[in-house]
Amino acid sequence: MSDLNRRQSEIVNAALEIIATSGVQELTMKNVGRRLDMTDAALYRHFSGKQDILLAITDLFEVSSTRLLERITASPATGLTQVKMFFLDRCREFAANRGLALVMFSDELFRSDKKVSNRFFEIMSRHRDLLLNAVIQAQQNGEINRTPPPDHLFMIVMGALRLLVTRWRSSKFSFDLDAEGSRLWLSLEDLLKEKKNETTDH
Amino acid sequence: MSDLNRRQSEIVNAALEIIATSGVQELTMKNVGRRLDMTDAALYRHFSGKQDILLAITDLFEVSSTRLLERITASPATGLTQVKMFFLDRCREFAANRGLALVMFSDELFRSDKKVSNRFFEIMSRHRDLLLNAVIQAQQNGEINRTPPPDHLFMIVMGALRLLVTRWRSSKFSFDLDAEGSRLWLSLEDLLKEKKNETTDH
DNA sequence: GTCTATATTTGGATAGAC
DNA sequence: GTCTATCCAAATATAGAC
Repeated sequence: MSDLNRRQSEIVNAALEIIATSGVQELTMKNVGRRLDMTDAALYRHFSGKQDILLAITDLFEVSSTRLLERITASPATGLTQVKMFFLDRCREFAANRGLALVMFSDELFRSDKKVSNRFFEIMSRHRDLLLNAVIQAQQNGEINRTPPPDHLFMIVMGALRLLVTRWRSSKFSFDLDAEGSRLWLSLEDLLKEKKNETTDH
Repeated sequence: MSDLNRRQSEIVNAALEIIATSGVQELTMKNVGRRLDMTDAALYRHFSGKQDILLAITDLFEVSSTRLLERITASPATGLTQVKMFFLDRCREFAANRGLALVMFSDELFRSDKKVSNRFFEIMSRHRDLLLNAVIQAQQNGEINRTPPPDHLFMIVMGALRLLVTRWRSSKFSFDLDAEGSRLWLSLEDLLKEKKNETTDH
């Protein structure tokens, strides 16, 4: 399922484009076919059905995710730098592949199919594990504020990333996600940093 | 459309429960009817159609939102306290009405219908305006960190709230959203606070 | 107000010609 | 590999009996 030929890739890309621009509701076999100037029936020569296309998308997402997570764990980076790598890399990846971005943040998409949704949540929980560990490490290093629980910091970082991506989509991809992501990260870093010699004069 | 009789309220509540627990995909006339032990056909005596039910939901959301925003602007609170009021109040409201929570954070739900989605975005932008102003005020007051752009702070606060709500749903509402929201707010407040006398010893 | 029956549309999928 | 034609299921919606 993981090795796609040329035509299969075209179909998957068409499906991703539809998800990105029109939403999951518009992902139908007829619409995918129309985007490639072919009939829906012809699609079944390349995929056994719609679920099969969704599984191929999940594969793409998994490959991209695994590659990133391995690059992070293999790098000498630790703690906050790992979180930063994750954040900026996702922005870069999403900017290059719009469909993938919306897939990662689509609650509805994979609810329909148990097989697909199980794999999807498995990938997401790998993300979560890595980031939570990185955050804990960063707190122990004293790189960032030690007060908040690690899962709160996780929610804050990922939540901001998600909202940025959502806004990017609803603006019809009108700004540079990579550049805006870098700016947002600077703000996050500024907030996360450990406060030194704090005074409470009011 | 805004004044619902008893039966209409039951129908809207059934619809909200379906959205909350099973997702938008499961919101069908048949499912709404089944939940109330009636046929789908009977629903048309109370609403002209599915879109009409969605509009009623939008109304509920609008009423709840307007009430909150007015309470905030009428209160003596300013800046950070306004943001806090918003954050905690939304958690309380969502805990009391699960369906509404998922409505507020459903990207897909209202994409289907132009009329509904326009009203929805209008409400959301009122939220955004109020919060952005409150954040700007808080920065001018020196209550919170002046460095990040206000819209970054907005994304961080709302993104965290959203992720909390999302997690609440996928846990099948297994924790106390109100209590967890209060804890999350403490973390946010801690991060947002202006850093005093900062040293850069490494 | 609710039911049964039905019309209509849409989306997923198959059969068979080319 | 792609097309046309067709089937099937599900969902919105209407008509008319009770």
